[in-house]
Order: sequence, then structure tokens, then C-alpha cells
Amino acid sequence: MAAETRERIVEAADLLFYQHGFEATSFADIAATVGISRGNFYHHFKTKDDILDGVINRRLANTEQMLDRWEIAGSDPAERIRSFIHILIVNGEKIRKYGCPVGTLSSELAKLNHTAKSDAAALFTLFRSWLCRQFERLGFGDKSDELAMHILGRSQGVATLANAFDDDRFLHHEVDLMCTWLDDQIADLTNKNNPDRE
Amino acid sequence: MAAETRERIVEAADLLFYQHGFEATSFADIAATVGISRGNFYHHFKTKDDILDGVINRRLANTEQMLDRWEIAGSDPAERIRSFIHILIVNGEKIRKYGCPVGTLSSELAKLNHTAKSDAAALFTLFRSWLCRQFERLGFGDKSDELAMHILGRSQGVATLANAFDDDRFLHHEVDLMCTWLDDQIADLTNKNNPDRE
DNA sequence: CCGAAATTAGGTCAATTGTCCTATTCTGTC
DNA sequence: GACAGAATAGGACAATTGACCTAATTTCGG
Repeated sequence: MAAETRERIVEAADLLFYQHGFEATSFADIAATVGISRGNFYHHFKTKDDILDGVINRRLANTEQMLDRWEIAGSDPAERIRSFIHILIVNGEKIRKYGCPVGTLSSELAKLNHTAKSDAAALFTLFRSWLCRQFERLGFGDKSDELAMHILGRSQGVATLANAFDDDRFLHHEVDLMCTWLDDQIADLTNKNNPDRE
Repeated sequence: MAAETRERIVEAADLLFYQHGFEATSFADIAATVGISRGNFYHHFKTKDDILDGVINRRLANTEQMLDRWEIAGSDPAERIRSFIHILIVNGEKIRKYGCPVGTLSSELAKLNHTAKSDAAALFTLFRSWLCRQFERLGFGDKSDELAMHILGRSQGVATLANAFDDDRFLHHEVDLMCTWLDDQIADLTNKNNPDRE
């Protein structure tokens, strides 16, 4: 079946793009991983950029699905945000080896002046607006987007340094700090709404 | 003169590696930028990795020089840390276009499984130990390295997102937050040392 | 079972890559 | 001013790249 082969190609490309980068991954690499001939590629993807498109769309779909799963899990928005923060630990090993899939792809495409850079940024937007929604539900109002960007940036920085230093302890420590930060934000907000002196 | 040509090559390579990445920059690109023949390269650098070495050493030297300049500027350690934070604004335009030179190089080399990855990480270490020293002088003792890594990570995350979204307002806002965070840390420390009730 | 369409394999293509060689030009010393 | 060594230019080299084509095979509706 064609759709299945296509799916296998995108899946392999996704992994290779993550592990070695978009530019450093060749058609031959993907073909060898999937176990099909190079020529077969052209039937499913006309250009390398098409494969990138497929990979980004796959990531978008997977991410959306993950975020939806967290949203219907019934827990409160704060718990959902903690789920986001804990991706750093869940995917800790991969992050220490290859960095954050979203951030590193976005950076690479920016340097390549690639048309798909905005598509990669859409992946960030997915997380951003999801986080923003959670903060809004917690009652942060107009500050929600700022807070979403803040925590998104924090996790990006943690991923970059954990990768550069291959440091697991740092990663865990910063995750704790981010959770503490979240608790403080929520405490500040409730204090502001119920200003009971002393 | 040979040393001058070599310097021009490294300088051009430094810029190109930053703007387009290490792998995406070819010998021909550098030669064209410097304005010398490709063959002339081999006289100064045997392999591409040699050029990378030269670029990293150049960055190490420049960074060390910058940090030294900040250190003898006579201001207090807190002011020096603020100087570090404000690189994000000083280099804001470049960062929005190409990301952080240190972080993006480190990420790329990690994906390429390149031997020089540890050399690139040494650039991070330069900032890390410098920041650590400033925190120690402020009296943070054993916590100094954690704080240094924290602020290093924050700036990395800010650079990544400012690049992904090409967002200058976010960059400025996060710089403000980092400065506030620094002030809070210092305030907490003095409170701890002078526990005068009320 | 047939034949058309979808799928796959294998190979070709020009362009580019990093590497390397040789011939020429420049530079400084006796 | 001659000459050795450094510096430069220009090209050759095999290997790899993304892209493309054609022929063989598979799949499936009638």
C-alpha cells in the first residue's frame, strides 16, 4: 500500500531529521533506513522539501494529539502545564543527545533561510497557544501569553544546555525550578484576588 | 602576509558558520567571501575541521576578552551579570535572524556527532564559570554554579524563541524578567544574612 | 483472468562537495 | 640581483548530493 510506505518514509525522515538535522540527512539515508530504493522516493515525494513538509505536518499532528490528550485528562490546568514541563524529563535522554526537536529544527531552518521556517515555528505556536489557554483558565487574563512564552523559553534553554553539557542533574533541577515558578505565579494570583491582610 | 590571510579566512568562516551553519557553509563560500582561490585554502587549513577549530578558538579568544573587559570595568558583580544579560539586546538583531552563536553551533555539532562538540561546549563553559565567579563574589557560595547555569539557560531559551518568532518585544520583556530575577536573588540573600524581623 | 493504474527498482544526470596537486607569483635574505 | 621558501591561483579528483527517467513489478477492479 502506498499510504503505508509514505508513512514509513515520513517516520524515518522525522527521526533522522531530529537526530542528524535536515541538511545532513540525504535521500539515500532515508531510503536505506526505510529499506526501499532511492528511485521509489520520487513517487511519494517530488523534492526534499516535500519530505520536510510531511515531517512537519506529522509533528504537528502528533503534538496536537498529545496536547488534546492532556486536555481531556480531566486534571486542572496547572497540572497540564506541569505535564508540559515534564516532557523535559520524559524525553530527557533524547534531549541530552539531540536537543529539542522543535527548537533545533527551527534554528536550522532559520540559518538555511528555508521557506518552511514558518511551518516549524507553527509547532512552537501550537505549544504556545495551548499553554496560553491553560493560563487563561487559571485566571491570568492578558498575562497568559507572556507566561506561556516565558515557560516555553525556559524549557528551550534547559534543552539547549542539557544537550551541550549532557547534564541530567541540571535538567531535573531546572524542571523543579519551573514547577516552583508555576506555583508562585498561581499563589501570587490568588493573593491578588483575595487580598486578606496578614 | 600569511597570518593576515589566515585571520581573514577565520573571520569570514566565523560569520558564515554563524549565519548559515557549519555544514551548509562550503569551502567555495568562504573563499568567495575572502576573495581568494580555493586552492589557497589548503595552504592555511588542511581540512574543514581545521577551519572549525580556528573559528572556535577565535570565538573563545573574543569571548574571553569581552568577559575580561567587563570584569575590569570596576562595576560590581551584579552589574557585570546585567552586562551579560544585555547581550541579548545588544545583539538582538543578529539573534533574531540567526539565533545565539554558541547555542546553535553546539546544537549543530551535537547532531553531526562532531568531535569538536566539546570545544563548542567550552564556549559555554567560559560564560558559565565567569557567571559563577560573579555570583560567588556576591556571596552565593555553593549555589553560584546553579545560578550561573540558570541564567545561561534562560538566555539560551530567549534567543531560541526570539529567533523562531522574530520577536523583539518578547526579547526585551524577558531581559527585564531576568534582571528582576537577579535583583530578587540578591535581595533574598541579604535578607538571609540579616534576618531582622519586620 | 485481464489490463490499466499504482507502485517500486535501478540507473543516469549535472552540480557540488572536501581534498589534493602543480604551476606561478610574491617576499625577504645573502 | 639571485635564490629559497612562503603564498597564491587554478584546476583535477573521487565521492556524494538532489533530481529525474524508464522499465519492471504489483495491485486490483471489471
